[in-house]
Amino acid sequence: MYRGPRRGHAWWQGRFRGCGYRLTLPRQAVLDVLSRTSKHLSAEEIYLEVRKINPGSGLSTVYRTLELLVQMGLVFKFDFGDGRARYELIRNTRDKNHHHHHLICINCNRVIDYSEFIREEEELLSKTEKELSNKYDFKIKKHIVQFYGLCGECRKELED
Amino acid sequence: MYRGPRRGHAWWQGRFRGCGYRLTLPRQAVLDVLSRTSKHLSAEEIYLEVRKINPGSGLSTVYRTLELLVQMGLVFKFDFGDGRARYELIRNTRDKNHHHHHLICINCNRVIDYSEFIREEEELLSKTEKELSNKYDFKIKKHIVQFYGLCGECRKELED
DNA sequence: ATTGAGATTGAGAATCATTATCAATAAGGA
DNA sequence: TCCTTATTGATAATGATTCTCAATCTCAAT
Ligand SMILES: [Mn+2]
Ligand SMILES: [Mn+2]
Ligand SMILES: [Zn+2]
Ligand SMILES: [Zn+2]
Repeated sequence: MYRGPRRGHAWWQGRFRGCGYRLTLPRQAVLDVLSRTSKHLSAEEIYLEVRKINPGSGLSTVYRTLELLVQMGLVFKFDFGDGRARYELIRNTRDKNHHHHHLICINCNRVIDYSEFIREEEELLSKTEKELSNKYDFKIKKHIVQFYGLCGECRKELED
Repeated sequence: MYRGPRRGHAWWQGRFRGCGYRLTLPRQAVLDVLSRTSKHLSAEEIYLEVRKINPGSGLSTVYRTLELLVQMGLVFKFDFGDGRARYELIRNTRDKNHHHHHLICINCNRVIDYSEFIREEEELLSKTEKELSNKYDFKIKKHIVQFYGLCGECRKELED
């Protein structure tokens, strides 16, 4: 999966330069953390990991960097309803599982990625989008589909 | 549409009594406000309207009442991504347009209800839910589908 | 190498929606 | 009426995120 930071850094370097931004150490640290995990970390969680790489980094900069990365289209920002934003690196399009949605456990906040059945889902959504755009004169830019429920472990734990 | 507060009050009275709760003036005020609008008000907005009916009501009680109503299944709580929760009375199931989803303008925060194309949407969702539940041992309780984009007015306003 | 304009940073303060606290009040059954 | 409990409003507290600002860093032009 993960093939070390070099390749990533070169890639990111280019993206940053291209936008006139600098790929600084605090920014690299955020990208490294995100690239090494498949979890959906909060800013605070990212900050804690970042400090292991670059102890000087501040929380503000982590927030600023995440905002920048989202704006650059490198990172997705999600709201899973637990009061804090969560972030996920957008991996290469070639990557299977690239495009996915989420199952969110309302008990333990676990998040499960899934990419099955997405094709039909997207198909219907884009059809719906088209019809709605038309009928309500509304230009749809993005959609959110999320399933909330109980994961296996929590179900076991909760059924007495 | 709206046939005065009497009918509603009687109905709510029953629901409250049944749960061992009291239908007090501050609570009635919240219900009245919600029943008179088709907008998706925030707690603060509801509070401002409530004070016109019952000037003594406090913001805390509005929050508490809304929480109670959501928990009783009388009100939906939504997060449209603008940093504040929004609330909507769940109207009678007989009511057309009862079950609907939302288009949210990312510029002016306008919210458009729609109930067209919901049938197919729900059909696919429930099929997906079944397959996902199965594959990931995940019991889905609810789903969120939201479209974000630009409403007609904002598009006009923004295209220079 | 030096310099200067502008980008970036970290620490801490500020914001702002929501919750928690708590003493006062209201409800309503015995 | 009396007593137990639910409910309330004012206020403080919380917690994630954003803002402020002086210090530091980059890097292209000298
Ligand atoms: Mn994911
Ligand atoms: Mn609605
Ligand atoms: Zn769980
Ligand atoms: Zn708009």
